[in-house]
Amino acid sequence: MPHMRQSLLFVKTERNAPKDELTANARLLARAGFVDKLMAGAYTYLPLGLRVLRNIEQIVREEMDAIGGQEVLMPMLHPKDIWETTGGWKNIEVLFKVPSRTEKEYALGQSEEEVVTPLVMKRVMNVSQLPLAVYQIHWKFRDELRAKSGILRGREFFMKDMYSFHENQEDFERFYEVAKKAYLKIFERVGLTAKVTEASGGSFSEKISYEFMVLTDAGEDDILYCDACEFCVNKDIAKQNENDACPKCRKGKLHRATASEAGNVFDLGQKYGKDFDLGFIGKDGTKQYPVMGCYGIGISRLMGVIVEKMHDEQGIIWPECVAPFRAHLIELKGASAKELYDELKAEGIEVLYDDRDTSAGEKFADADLIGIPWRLVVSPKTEGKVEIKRRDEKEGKVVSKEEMFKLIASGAHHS
RNA sequence: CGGGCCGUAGUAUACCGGUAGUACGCACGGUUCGGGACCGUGUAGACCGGGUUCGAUUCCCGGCGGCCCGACCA
Repeated sequence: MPHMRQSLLFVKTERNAPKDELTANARLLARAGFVDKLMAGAYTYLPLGLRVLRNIEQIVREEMDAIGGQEVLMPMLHPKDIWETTGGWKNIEVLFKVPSRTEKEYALGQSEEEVVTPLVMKRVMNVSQLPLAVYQIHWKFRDELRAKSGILRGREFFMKDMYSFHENQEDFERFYEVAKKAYLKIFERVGLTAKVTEASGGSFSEKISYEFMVLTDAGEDDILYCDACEFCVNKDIAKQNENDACPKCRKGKLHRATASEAGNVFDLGQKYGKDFDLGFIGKDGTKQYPVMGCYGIGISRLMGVIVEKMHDEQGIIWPECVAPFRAHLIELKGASAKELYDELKAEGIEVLYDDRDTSAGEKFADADLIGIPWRLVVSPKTEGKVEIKRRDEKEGKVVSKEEMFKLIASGAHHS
């Protein structure tokens, strides 16, 4: 579906935001018809929303492939015993446990170390097969006591999780840096600035992990960051306070901010190989356990964070690379945009064609709400030309079709 | 899980211990036609259970659900 007639689009916009919802992502995504809430923390992604989700997913996929990740798709439904092997069945409170009509119990995946470790290490016989990084893009389940803030914290959410396997700590450290760079590139591509933040490694690890924090009041983490260097630390583990001197560069001052954790990377050490007693034959001929890393990015959360960061009073302002369509073609009474629609389709431009029989004001208001980057208007006034306007600009201009195609194409490359 | 606020057409809201009103939406007709146009007609509603009462959507209790704060978030 690279193009769509708006009169046929499933789910129309709403003039009113849902009552109670305070966060921009919850209000705007629902009003504009990108998502529908089934219950707190579980959403349907409607045609427009799914297109955005898929776009983000594809950017993440490209960057994971670029650093050698191999995509797989693992089950969401897990047997109990693998979670008992690692202690998670007892220790991880957010783990959803599902009773069967048989005596058995199952878990819903909240992370996939328990699946991926046996999956990979059953097949890795010796050191020559390492390093190896596999990832998936799939749903995760967490039994949150309080799902909140629209799609920012769900009980079910869409996530990319990658796991890397290494012969030793040094090789892991090397890849860890490669992965961090890839992460920064992903956030940059979707138009966000993420701060690499030192944080707790979780209940199974003494080591610190790194969280990729995007500053937004809708987030739920407090961080301290230096105004002179890259230093950034989660308030949970910070030894410093607001306004203290930076412990790293000693020049800057620490500032406090609220942020949303859009991604994280963990040093898992040898825990999982040891728990499952799955190793490989090392260079010295003895059995060794792999050093593992885990790398997550919440794709659905990222979509919410983008809305939090990029909207105005009128609606969402999607970055070009994740927008549901590149162009929003609006036809006003007395003119037909059908011909231009066909030309846009022929050029392979993803376009939403507002062919509805409704007022200009309503079409403009909906275009602002939905937030597609380029707005094209065809009316009796444009007389064979097209009015073109970017979502983030106030005034458009009337140009020839040729010029219009050039403008749209130029936008396509700068992401 | 503790605390607060709240559950009324599809959405957002109003009033009320005794006929549930409005706006938008939706359907039909007419007039409009570059920033959510207008007129008319129509459509559609009290979360669930119990209690008080002649009578409960309204008051009380319990449940369920939603939002927010906190705790939690390998």
